Amino acid sequence: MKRKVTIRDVAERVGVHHSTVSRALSPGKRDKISPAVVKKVEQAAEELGYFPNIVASSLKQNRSFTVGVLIPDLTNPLFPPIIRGIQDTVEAAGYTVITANTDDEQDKELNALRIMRGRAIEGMIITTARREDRIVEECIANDIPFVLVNRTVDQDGVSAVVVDDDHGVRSVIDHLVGLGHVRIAHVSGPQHSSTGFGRARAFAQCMNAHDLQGDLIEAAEKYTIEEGRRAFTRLLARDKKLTAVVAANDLLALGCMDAMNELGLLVPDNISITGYDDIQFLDRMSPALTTVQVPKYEMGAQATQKLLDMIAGDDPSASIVRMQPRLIVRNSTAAASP
Amino acid sequence: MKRKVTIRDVAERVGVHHSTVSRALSPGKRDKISPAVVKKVEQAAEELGYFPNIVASSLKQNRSFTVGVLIPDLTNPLFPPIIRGIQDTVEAAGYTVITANTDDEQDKELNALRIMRGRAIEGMIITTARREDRIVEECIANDIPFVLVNRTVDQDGVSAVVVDDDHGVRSVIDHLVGLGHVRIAHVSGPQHSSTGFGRARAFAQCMNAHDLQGDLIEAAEKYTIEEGRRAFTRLLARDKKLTAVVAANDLLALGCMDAMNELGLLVPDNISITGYDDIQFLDRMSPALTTVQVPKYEMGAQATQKLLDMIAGDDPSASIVRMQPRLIVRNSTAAASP
DNA sequence: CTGAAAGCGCTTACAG
DNA sequence: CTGAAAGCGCTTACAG
Repeated sequence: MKRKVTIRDVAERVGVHHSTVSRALSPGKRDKISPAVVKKVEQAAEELGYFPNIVASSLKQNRSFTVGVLIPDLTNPLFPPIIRGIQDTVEAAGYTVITANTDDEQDKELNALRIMRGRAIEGMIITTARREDRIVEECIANDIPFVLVNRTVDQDGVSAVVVDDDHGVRSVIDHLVGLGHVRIAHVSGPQHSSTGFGRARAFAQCMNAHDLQGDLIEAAEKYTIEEGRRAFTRLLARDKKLTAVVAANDLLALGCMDAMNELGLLVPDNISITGYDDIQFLDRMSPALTTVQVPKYEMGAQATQKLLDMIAGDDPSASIVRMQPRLIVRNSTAAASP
Repeated sequence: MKRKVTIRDVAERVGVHHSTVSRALSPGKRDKISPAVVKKVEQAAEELGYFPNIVASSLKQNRSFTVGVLIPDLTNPLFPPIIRGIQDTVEAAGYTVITANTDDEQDKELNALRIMRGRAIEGMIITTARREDRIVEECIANDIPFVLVNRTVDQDGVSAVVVDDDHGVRSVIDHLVGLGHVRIAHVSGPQHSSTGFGRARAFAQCMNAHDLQGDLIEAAEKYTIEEGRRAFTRLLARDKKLTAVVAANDLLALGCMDAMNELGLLVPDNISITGYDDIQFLDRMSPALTTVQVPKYEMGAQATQKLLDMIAGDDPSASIVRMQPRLIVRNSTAAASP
């Protein structure tokens, strides 16, 4: 690569000291420099194609302007919109992000954290939390600011942006009950995740509130289509007369539909299925999946803003934000077959 | 955060000069230091919880172990698998990646490149190339190693991993011709992109090879569903009797299907539609889209390996790799209606 | 094999 | 308002 243009080159061209150039180019210090000089410096910088070496700046300021992001897997369609929300917010603040795919494996998470710490990340956005989470502990132990997204931990005193699952699950069950369903089952997510656990609990409570039996629940081991298929099969083995299944996320719901397909059952004619998250293109599927829309981009954006505030020291208090989800009725749900 | 442990702290503890610590901890320089000292240094480093400040190291070495990635938009389902291929490969080599979403806007691309250069990226993976591309020029002008993915530029002497579109388009047309289609149209991608241009050219050539008319082409302005819808409408205005449309990517194909829906036309009964790329979940859509599968993950992985080789100086020669795509027949294509 | 010094490109307290 | 100096935490030619 060619030799980079530095602040000294600009200084030489204008005929000032390089510290003056630094100040003239720094939005916060610019007002200490005469407008005429600022002007000349900006022009010279432009002409020479100068841009700052953030590495040097980071070293001096002991800040990296970098945040780390942990996700399970980019190719899980839940995450791209979240990441986009994170990236857009972070960039607007002059930061960049490093993301790692951990496949929900703890050693990959630990390894990623190590690498990120070596890069002096100023904070972490974590979408991979279990209810008891090693990474969260490490961050706390090392005073690394972090915000949890989507999934949270059981312990309190942490900051997180999650979905109001009581509300989300209730909207689904109310919808199904309104359609005359009584034997409603639940394919829950992994119980070590707050979403798996919380949605299952909300399911049971809400069914009880309707005076319906709320214990027809099978937990999937992972949030995958295949695990959804499996859990559905177990459910059907327990109750052949169920008429609706509430899945804890869309991938699990897709797995339920696959299982039904294999058995020659029709959605929603024989059994209604609902999802959760509203991943892309669900509206184009056959049948289009009724689901609970969660504000993915906004969750990423809001968590990031919170993290940036924490880093800036503006908002050191921990807080849990619960985003409101919204039921989207499509055609995987219909009146209960008599 | 706590004050960081530096190389000087380790040096003090062991009673050696900090440069000795630096060497003892560097895999490449370790053999110049007596094993006893290396041992003591490692132990002290461990005890103090030392880990290197990569920022300082980057500044000094003018290397960052970071590569930059330019994509249009993470939420476009074509990209997550490509990125995953890039990240997995890069991480295996001890590098990290910074990605930027540029929304196919040149100023965002330029800005992202500036930021990345400020972070001293050692190379770039570019998925956003136009046939004449400013970013590519900048990289060349500044001796930044780069590899193009999916889209390439007209000029040669660059490295790229792309799809063999002649093969891909031919497989689609052969399939349609085999089904008895004669009036086949093409919704091409933007002509400033190599995929838009190349697939349109392949379409025309291949139609001619079949002695069919190959000029029923409308170019979409962007690779979006909405632009696909628009282009389809223009096509239908030109020829009401067309029986099949080859779209230059899946999103455009989805747009074609939307347009047909609005007009009360059926896929594939009235018109067959094909896509390109094979993004996720196409097989679950209604109708399931016949498309050309491209090896997304592998393209990302292979391009990254090439880039790493270039950075290491192992493989300075430019090369174009053409990946073989594969036709996936689903049910958006059927025999031509008579 | 090890030390002392210089320097990567910035930022910022200290003078003036 | 501007300059001169020091230093962020490393790495590495140069000595010895």
